[in-house]
Amino acid sequence: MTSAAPTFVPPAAAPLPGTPGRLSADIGAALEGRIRNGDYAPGARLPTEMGLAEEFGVSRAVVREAVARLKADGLVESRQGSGMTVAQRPASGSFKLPAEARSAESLSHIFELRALVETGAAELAAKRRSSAHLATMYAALQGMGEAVRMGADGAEDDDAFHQAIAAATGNPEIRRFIDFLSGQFSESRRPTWDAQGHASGRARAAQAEHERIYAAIAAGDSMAARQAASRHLYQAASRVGAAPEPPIPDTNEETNHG
Amino acid sequence: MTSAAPTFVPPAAAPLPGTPGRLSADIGAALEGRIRNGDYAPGARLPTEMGLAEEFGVSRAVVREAVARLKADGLVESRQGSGMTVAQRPASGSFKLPAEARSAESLSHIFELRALVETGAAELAAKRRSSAHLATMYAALQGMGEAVRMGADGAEDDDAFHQAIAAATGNPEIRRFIDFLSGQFSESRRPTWDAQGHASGRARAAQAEHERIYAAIAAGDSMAARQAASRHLYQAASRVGAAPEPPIPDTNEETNHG
DNA sequence: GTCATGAAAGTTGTCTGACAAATTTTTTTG
DNA sequence: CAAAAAAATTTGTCAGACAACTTTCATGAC
Repeated sequence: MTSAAPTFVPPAAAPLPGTPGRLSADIGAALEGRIRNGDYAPGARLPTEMGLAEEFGVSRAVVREAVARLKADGLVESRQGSGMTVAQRPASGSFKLPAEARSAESLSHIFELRALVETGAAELAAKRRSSAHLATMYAALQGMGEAVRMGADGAEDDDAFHQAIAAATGNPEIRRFIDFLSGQFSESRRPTWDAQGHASGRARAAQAEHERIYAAIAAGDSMAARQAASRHLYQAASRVGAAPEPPIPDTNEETNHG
Repeated sequence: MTSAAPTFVPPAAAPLPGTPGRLSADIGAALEGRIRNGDYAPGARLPTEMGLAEEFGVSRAVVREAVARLKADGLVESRQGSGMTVAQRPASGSFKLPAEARSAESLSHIFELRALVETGAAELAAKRRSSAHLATMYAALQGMGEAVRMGADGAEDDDAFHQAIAAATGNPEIRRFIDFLSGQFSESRRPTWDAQGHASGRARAAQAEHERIYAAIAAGDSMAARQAASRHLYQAASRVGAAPEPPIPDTNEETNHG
């Protein structure tokens, strides 16, 4: 193997054309592709670092850096002395949303997932809310009301309100996931609002929806809380231009519950 | 600074006692702690790689490897020539569930999140299911029925059934998230079932619940699908010993919707 | 022939030094 | 004072080496 007689240099792996922006990133993507494609089966041994370095035509440091990302993502494990192996359950460690190429369709999908979780959270919050949670929600509600009167958007209190609902579920995983999802929108929502000028009738409408959610949770009416949250979130989606197909899921419709 | 006259070697950072298992992992954890603690504010510049290497008493390669993980996690960004900066929005890139120390309480929280998403998915699936999705669900249903008759658990078809529902939402993000969540249980659920001996009455009960979900989705009755899915998931939670507080959310209760 | 023992090879983890590429800062020049 | 050029920084990559650990294989004892 070490007989690196450069006779003809087999084009095993092209030098990765395109943007040579980040060498280790490219190689990491290539390896991830092989793993997800099944080229490297779960539990199987990967080639050695030196082997990969030779194959890709880079130094061992680059390979190590690329593999470091895969290890962080839980796709690859390594033990000193032994080798590197593909994790038994690849891509199970963390959930990621498409960071780039956020098409309007993709955005609406993410928003729908958020609506799904937050409506359920509102239902749970109505069942389990404590007085402390209610106080936090009420404070955020008043903050938003004041912001509307002063012409601001009150985005900060809006976040606080939704986070208080999430916390009122008593389920830290639900709370963390809602935090995670709402964080995905903080770049796209604010500019839209600001571009619309200062808080207009939209903000007042949103405020009315917030008050309806709060009233339902305070009253312990879980179904009303779900309905109010659903209406609010789908309207928020349309405000940001990411409305899914059904504007409002008609929870009230007179279907036969047979 | 470069006057490294080793007069007394300030104990700026202890040599990281305890398990010296993975040097880069320890340093990565230390840096992550500083970022999450606010020592390094979002948007601020980190010390240079050489500076960190000197501070921790390791080589630059180790620092680079530690930082590589932070970059993969989206906590740190770096540009060649400039420096490394703390990401504006740390810890927003991926959602993780507690991998270790899965207490029964934590497990029930995760299960509740899953129930929340899957009930919503069932509702959406009832509204949007295509004939192809229904066929996939039906095949999985029949596979599970056969498994029950043969005394197996049919866990594979069970996964397929739930994944078909997730796919029928037409929302790839919802499908991916359900896949992610169900993957978190594949280690804990199977042993429990197997430990109970071969498929017993529990399997038959689960099968009846599956059939009810399928019927509701096929009929396009979104509320019935939600209810059936909710019942199934909370029963599944109790089967695995992770039942949240309310056994079944009484969607039917005669609350005052006024 | 089988099993324990130990040497040897292979592999990841870390160190050191160096250069390339890109950015930032400083200096020079008009 | 402004613009251009040079110098200093800093990350990205390369190369070689050694340490720590694991696996494999050869050796020898029974």
